[in-house]
Amino acid sequence: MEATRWLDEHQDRAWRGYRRMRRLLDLELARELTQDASLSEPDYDVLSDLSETPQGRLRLSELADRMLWSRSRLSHHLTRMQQRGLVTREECPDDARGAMVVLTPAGRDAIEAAAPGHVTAVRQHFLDLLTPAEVEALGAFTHRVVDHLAQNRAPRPRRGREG
Amino acid sequence: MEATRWLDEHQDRAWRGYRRMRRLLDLELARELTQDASLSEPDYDVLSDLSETPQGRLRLSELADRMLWSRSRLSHHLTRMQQRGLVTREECPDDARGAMVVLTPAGRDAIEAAAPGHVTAVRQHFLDLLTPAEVEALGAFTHRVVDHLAQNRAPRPRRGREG
DNA sequence: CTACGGTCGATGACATGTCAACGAATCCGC
DNA sequence: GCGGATTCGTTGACATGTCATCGACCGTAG
Repeated sequence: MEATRWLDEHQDRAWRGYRRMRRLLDLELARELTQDASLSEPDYDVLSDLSETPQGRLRLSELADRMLWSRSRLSHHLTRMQQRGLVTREECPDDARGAMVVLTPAGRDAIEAAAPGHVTAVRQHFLDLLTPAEVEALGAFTHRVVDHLAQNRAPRPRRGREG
Repeated sequence: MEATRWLDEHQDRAWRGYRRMRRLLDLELARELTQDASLSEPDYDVLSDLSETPQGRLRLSELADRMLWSRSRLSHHLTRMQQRGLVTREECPDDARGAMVVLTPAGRDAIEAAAPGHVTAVRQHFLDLLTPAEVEALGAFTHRVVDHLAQNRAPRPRRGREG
């Protein structure tokens, strides 16, 4: 039973700041998105990921993996977005089990209308408040942490790995 | 209609890294908390804030403000935690409208049992992966962003401000 | 081909968070 | 003290996310 190493003054300040910033930033970005574009953050993320693909379409499981969502969550959310006319489902030609999510024209309009304001808000409330060195540091350590966390997670070996 | 200033390469990398790190870190921390202590992150936060007060008790609205939660959310959540025996409600002596949230012995046991593992996880998956300079930078810019965002938010002037 | 284990996406039950509305109590100018 | 505006916490309806399970389909060994 090792003695717990608590956070020192600097770490504690960083950790509390991080959590508080997250919460406030989420609230503000969500508020502006809802008000200006009638989209939630999850809506925006779905549309954004779809719009970054050449065809505006993705396999459902592929989108779920990119977003780090469960398939169930994505399926439910798409049902709601479909009812609002932002996306549709199509059959998957390769795999009869599968489904494709497709951006509708209305969906593309929505993300194109929302994006400028959202990016501006991200700048205004976050990135533009950081020095270039801080932005660089943020990019560096977040990717380092992501790589570390990704290792612990569901490897997807089609074939056996070590051994 | 100004032309939108999109994110440059560095900002884009930082912003994507930030969002991905958040998601992965949340998943991992929540997973460990649930497994090791049968607590959700919101549970932990409530217990943590309460345990940091001298009496283990807080006015409900005070706790909601600290956590940046709506009163409604807190009230619902406390009802659930109360059913599990982690907290209780008491009448507020000063204000007959109000209520106090009080940590029960079981609640204190729960947070004290959960804290070492949680702090260790925060170190292991996050803070210990940062250099001291990065921790310092994180503390600096998060607090800067928080201050900025706090200005836009619900000022609580008992008396009129400008004008 | 057939059987079997795994993947895919959907679904229903349930947990959690949001929003608007409410009754009770307080504040405050009169 | 009176009375209207405001604050407090709760509540119910609804939106969203999680979890276990399902039928359909795929890949492959036999």
